Amino acid sequence: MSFQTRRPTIRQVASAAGVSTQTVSRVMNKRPDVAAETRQRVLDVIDQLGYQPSEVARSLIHQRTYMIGVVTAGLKYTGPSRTISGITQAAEENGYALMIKELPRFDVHNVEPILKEFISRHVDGIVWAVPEVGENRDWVDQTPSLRGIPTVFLTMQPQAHLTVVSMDNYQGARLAVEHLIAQGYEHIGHISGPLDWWEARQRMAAWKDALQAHDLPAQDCHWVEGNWSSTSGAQAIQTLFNQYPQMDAVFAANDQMALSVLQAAQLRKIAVPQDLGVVGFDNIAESAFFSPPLTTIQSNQDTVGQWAVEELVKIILAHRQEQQDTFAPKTIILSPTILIRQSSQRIQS
Amino acid sequence: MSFQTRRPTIRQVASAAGVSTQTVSRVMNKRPDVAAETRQRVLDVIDQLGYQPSEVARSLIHQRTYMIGVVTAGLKYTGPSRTISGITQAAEENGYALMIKELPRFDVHNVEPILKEFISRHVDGIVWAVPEVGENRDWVDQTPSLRGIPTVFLTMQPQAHLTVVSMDNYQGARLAVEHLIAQGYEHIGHISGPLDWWEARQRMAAWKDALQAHDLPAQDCHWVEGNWSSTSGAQAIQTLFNQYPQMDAVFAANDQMALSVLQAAQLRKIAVPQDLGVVGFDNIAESAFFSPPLTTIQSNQDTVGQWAVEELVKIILAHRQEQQDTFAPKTIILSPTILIRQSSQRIQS
DNA sequence: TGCTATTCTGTTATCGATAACGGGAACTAT
DNA sequence: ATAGTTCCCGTTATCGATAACAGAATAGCA
Repeated sequence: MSFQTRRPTIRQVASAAGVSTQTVSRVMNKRPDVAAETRQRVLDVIDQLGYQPSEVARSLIHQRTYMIGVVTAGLKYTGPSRTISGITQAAEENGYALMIKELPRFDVHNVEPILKEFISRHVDGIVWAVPEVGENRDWVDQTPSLRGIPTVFLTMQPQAHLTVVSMDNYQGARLAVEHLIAQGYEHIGHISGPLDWWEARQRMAAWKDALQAHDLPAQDCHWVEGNWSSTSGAQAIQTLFNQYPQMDAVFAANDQMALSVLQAAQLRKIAVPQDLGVVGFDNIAESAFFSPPLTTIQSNQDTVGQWAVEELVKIILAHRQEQQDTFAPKTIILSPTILIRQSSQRIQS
Repeated sequence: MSFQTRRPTIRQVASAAGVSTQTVSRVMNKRPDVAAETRQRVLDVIDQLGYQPSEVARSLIHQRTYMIGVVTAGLKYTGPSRTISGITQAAEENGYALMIKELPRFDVHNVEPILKEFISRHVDGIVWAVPEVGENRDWVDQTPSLRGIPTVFLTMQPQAHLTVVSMDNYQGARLAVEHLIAQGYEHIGHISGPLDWWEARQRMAAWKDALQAHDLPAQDCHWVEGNWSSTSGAQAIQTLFNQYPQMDAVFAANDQMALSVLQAAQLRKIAVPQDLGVVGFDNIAESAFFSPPLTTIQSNQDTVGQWAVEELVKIILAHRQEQQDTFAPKTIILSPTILIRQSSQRIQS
């Protein structure tokens, strides 16, 4: 393995088989206009030399790379990595390779370098898998750099002129709170995610709306803003206990923060679910093993990634056939489901 | 944005600026042999047209892509995604793009298609980030397909002729068990990972060795095999409680399984850490918020990814300069550290 | 037999960029 | 005044593959 010959090219195959490069090309592309005997001879040489056509050269002449550019952030968190997992699956199934860029933070404004790289690498399409945080979507309307490369955005406020795929955060949160209400809880506090996140705002809005729809209190002292981490959840629940003493349930905007609620309850000897109902969001793998097991919202991040790629591939194909019209931007919203576990089940059903 | 002109090529820039393509190329590559005036004229046109050289074409002529192929598996788990995160960072810093493939399972034998894709895409190097499981490394010695592409393997039994980067699983597990012993626990059970995993075997071996070094019991009925999941951990701890009644501590091979131990202890009203010490492995983000907070081993998976890329880049450079000799295969082992939290602290220090 | 179809294969140009070389103009040296 | 430099820029070939065209060989038919 230490001594390597350069990989064989179509030319070497051609001369070894005593044919032109064009004939080898025809064989590789399984075209019918090659005599059976010639084809076999070429195939033998290909096999013997281990010839592998260069996708780089093909990309150049075909003006397409079968490569999708993916932008993500926070891969060390469960959500983004599950999304990427869905993306890799769908890309594989559709015959596309992936080029992945991870932003150092969620809230990055200057995306020019990344777009330029994608453009110069000639990706066929882009999946923008960074959730909407703060102003990190402003570039979309200011940057013409995309040069018409098909793009799908994940997890953001739908916009008519963009293709967006997202999970229904509002609906999920609504399910969570309605469930608590159905269980007879009447003083339901909320630990939100950071409110510069679109998802956090959606979940929070659903909490407020659900309570108001049932004439239950939803005032400013009934919720606290966290930052998704268990640490922030621990602080938040302290604050909530203090400023909302009647509270008998908590809807936390993710499972990590819900975990802190469970821990705090245990320290204060508050019985869950009898004296405090708890619901989380995301269904991280561990949440079924919390004490007690956590009721949560299953958000299927991987499915979001899959749909994004499926849709992107359709757009790419339509784009190649100049059928942009038939593929107008579209918003795809996936519905989450609720997983009812012990932490919220006060009523035996 | 709906109407797009094809991206400008060097030829268009050249004719717009009234020079040859070669001159444009010289400007792009900041070569000195261009008159200041000409250079400026070309730069203006480049700016105006938004010209962006095609990396595809460059790759073809330079015979290098500045692209690293990464193979991973189980991205939805914390470990692999943290590794990828480290890889993306280091690749970015070194000016390399990443092409990522995710295997559908950990134990995949037939890697030919993936290698072929990498070869045809002409990646400059490969990071094999799939942990060693079962026979999933056998192909290495049987497949000549790599054609001398620089490759770094992560998380596997070191082999003299391969470059391997790994965390020291044995050392980490040893730290865990020695810590329990220092805390005065004397009947330390073990929930291992699946033993077709190299990492699981390493951690288990360290458990056994540590106990034996201190003349403590380490028999077959003192450990149970899990499969990393909390579910398997729950079953395992049941079995252990039954077959090892004197057990006063558990070393679980990862945090997810340790979580189940905490849960089981709570259900049985066994006090942690007084009556049962618990140590996990991996330091997942949630483990600091378990009840009680979990002592665990910090394994720095992202650092493993970073080192892999750093090393790979060096190999690639040496390879280009025909200096293979100076860059013999090397094994890099990173040391984990122990994070002592409440679940194992019987002695107040 | 001669002429058109059909089948198969080779030649040339091309994708977008760059290396290698060539050559003109201005300038210096002998 | 002629040769040698230096500076600047253009021409040609090339990377590896394929599309478009062309042409040779065989077959088919009157």
